[in-house]
Parts: sequence; C-alpha cells; structure tokens
Amino acid sequence: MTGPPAETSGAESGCCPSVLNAPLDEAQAEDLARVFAALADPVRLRLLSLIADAGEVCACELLEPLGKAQPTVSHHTKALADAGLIRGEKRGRWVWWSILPERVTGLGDALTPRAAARL
Amino acid sequence: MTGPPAETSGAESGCCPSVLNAPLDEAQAEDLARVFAALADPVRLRLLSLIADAGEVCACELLEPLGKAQPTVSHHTKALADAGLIRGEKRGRWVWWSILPERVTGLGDALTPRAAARL
DNA sequence: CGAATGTATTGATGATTGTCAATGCATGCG
DNA sequence: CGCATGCATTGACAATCATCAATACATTCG
Repeated sequence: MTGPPAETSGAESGCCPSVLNAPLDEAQAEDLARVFAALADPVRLRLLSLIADAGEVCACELLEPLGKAQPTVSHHTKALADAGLIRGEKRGRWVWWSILPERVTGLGDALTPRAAARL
Repeated sequence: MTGPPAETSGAESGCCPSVLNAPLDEAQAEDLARVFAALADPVRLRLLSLIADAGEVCACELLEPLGKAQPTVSHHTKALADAGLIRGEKRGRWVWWSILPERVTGLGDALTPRAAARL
C-alpha cells in the first residue's frame, strides 16, 4: 500500500502540540510518540536524510548506502510513510520516495518553545 | 547517577547534524536515534511536558499525573536524563527535575532544513 | 502469454523495552 | 541511634521491534 497517509491521525485537534508549553494529554503524547518512534532508529534516520538529500529516490538506490536487505529497507520506508514523514510514488516498476517537509518541520516545532504562538 | 551527560557523544563534529541537509553517517544517526528514542514513549513525552510546564518538579509530584508506579517513573526520568533532555538536582530527600532547553530545541533544529546555514 | 524485475508481505528469531514488585540506599526526623 | 520517607536498582515478564530468508504481488518486456 505504501499508504498515502491521509492520517493526520486525528490528533490535529489544535495544530501542533508542543512538548514544551503545556502538559500533553495522553492522546497527543501517543501520537507524538508514534512519530518520534519512527525517528528512533539509525537506519530510518539515514534513510530520511538520504531521501531529503536526493529530493526523490528510487527505492532500489537505497539498499546499498544503507547496507540492509531489501525487505528491511521496505520495512523502514513503510514505517516512515506510516508516520507521515515520507511518501512513495509508484512509477512503472519503481517506487520513488520523497519527504513530506511540513510534517518533519512540524515535528521540529513540537520541540520549540514558541510553538504556542501557533500560526 | 542521573548522569550529567557531558556526553556530546563525540558526534558533535559539526554542531547540529540535520536530518534534512546531508546524509547522516552512521555515528550521527545512532546518536540522534538515541535521543529520539527517548521521546518515542508517551509517558516520557508527558513527563517532559510536565517538567517543562512546571519549570522544576519534585519527582514525587510526577507519579500521580502520570499514573505510573514509582520505579517506572524513575526509569523514565533516567532515560530522559541519559538523553540529556532533563537533569535532576537532589535537594534533601527530593530530586527536582528540570529541562535542558538547549538540548531539546537543538533536537528541533535537526528537523529544520535551514540547519545547514550553521554559522 | 511467460519470463524477468522491483517492491511488499509473511514468518521466524534474537534483542530491546515498558512495566511493576521487591529491595537497596540515602536523607531527614524524633 | 532507629524509623520513616523519597528515589534508584534489580529481577522478571510480556510486548514490541529490527532483521533477514522465503514468498507473493505487480509491472514491464519479449
């Protein structure tokens, strides 16, 4: 599926919950934790940075720099896609991965104190 | 120990490795992943936000809002402290926890594209 | 159609982790 | 000094996860 997220998991009930301003409720915390968990793996971080660096990468070009087997890389791309951080577009036989920058930087905002000034 | 990090684990070889600019090497990725892993748990995120909100909190005040047993909370504070995100100061019988804001916002910078303009 | 190829899914396995009860350690109080 | 209290550590257990081999699915090409 490489599921086009479409999620916005339902915790968007405010925009960007910031960790630093007000206590998070359990739902917000679980949502945020899910996304941070997607970044809590060195392979996925390198995967993300490779995609960001290239702008768009065919999955086949990721195996070698990561040094992992194909199912492993597929597993990680799925994890990042489920977190809404990347998306894959199937073109012919290949899947091209690209970053969803708003989601990534939005995560960064959750770690920024001024995130309360929400706009 | 609540180990005063002092780490800067050796990957500070540049300042703030950004996920979005250049491909991370394995060491940087592992370092970053370690910190993100500290945030990849809803209890720890709420813990962090509780501490940030209060400025400084006695550990004894964290048990109830988190709804977790004391060893569990201690486990999580240690995880956050090991990641360099909070620090604990023992005063008398109590430990007062506070945020290390530079580390937290520094993490946010790793998710911001303009982090390359490192000057 | 059939073979080849790129990617996803399944299943299995070893490692890590969140949780709590029990216990240990330190500090303050009577 | 001895007891109470706040926090950390240990040990155990269930759950989750990263990894890969095997396999399935889909698309292109001949």
